[in-house]
Amino acid sequence: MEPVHPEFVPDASLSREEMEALQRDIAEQAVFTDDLPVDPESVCHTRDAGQQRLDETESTGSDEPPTVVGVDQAFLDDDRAVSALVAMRGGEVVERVHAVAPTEIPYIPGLLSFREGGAILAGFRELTVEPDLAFFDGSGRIHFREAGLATHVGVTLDLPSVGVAKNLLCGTPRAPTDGLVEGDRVPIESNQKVTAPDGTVIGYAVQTRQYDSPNRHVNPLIVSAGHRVSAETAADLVLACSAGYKLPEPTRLADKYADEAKATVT
DNA sequence: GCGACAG
DNA sequence: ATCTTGTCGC
Repeated sequence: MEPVHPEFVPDASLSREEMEALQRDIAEQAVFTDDLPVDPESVCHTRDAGQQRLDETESTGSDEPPTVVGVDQAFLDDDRAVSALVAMRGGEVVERVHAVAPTEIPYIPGLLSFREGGAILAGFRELTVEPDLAFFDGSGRIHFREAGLATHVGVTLDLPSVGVAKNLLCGTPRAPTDGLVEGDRVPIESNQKVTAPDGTVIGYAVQTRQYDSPNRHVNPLIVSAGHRVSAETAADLVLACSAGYKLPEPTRLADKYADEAKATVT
């Protein structure tokens, strides 16, 4: 698929000020409320043949499960990134594509999409299936200007998106995020470093997996809305797509595929 | 000057 | 993100 908003395609040649200005424009276009064709309850559930046939018989139109894409990146060297996309439908992988693109700028907190966005959009250009939702590795609305990687790419493609990060970029957890039980979530509120009004819930710390004994423990994922999804639904979707691992399946498989693709490319 | 930060 | 074997604990 191609960008719906070419003017938002990340341009690494912009000055830092211009990049930040673009992020403010993107945040204005971003929709942080639900506007997606995906039901959190049945997103990643595999349906048996009997159920599939029953559904097709009872409805007039096509009601196949939504297509969810997991996106992740790996690096070949300091100036080339590999983006890996794994598309899933009804709990099964339906397509895997990858693309290589130059990383024109170094990693700068808050400007990640300008470093990795090019490779990601190149990956989407290779994608054949029509995605209904995408999970990105990084933040969405949990960002200084409410335009993290997931929001930037989501708005550019006008694709419902969710940001799944392993660490908190900014914002303040409303309560301690340790010692959570699987399924738990703690709101992340905006503070003075975020453009949103103080106290706005910009995301959630989501415990997708946890050990039961007091020794080892798993840190929660930091989930935020990318585009056309609310913070609550973003958390629901991540939990719904998690299957015994810390990362939701689409992301976990994209992670693995990124390494495979990296080993393949020269 | 202090603080501080996705991948 | 990346460099990387063994190893601690379920």
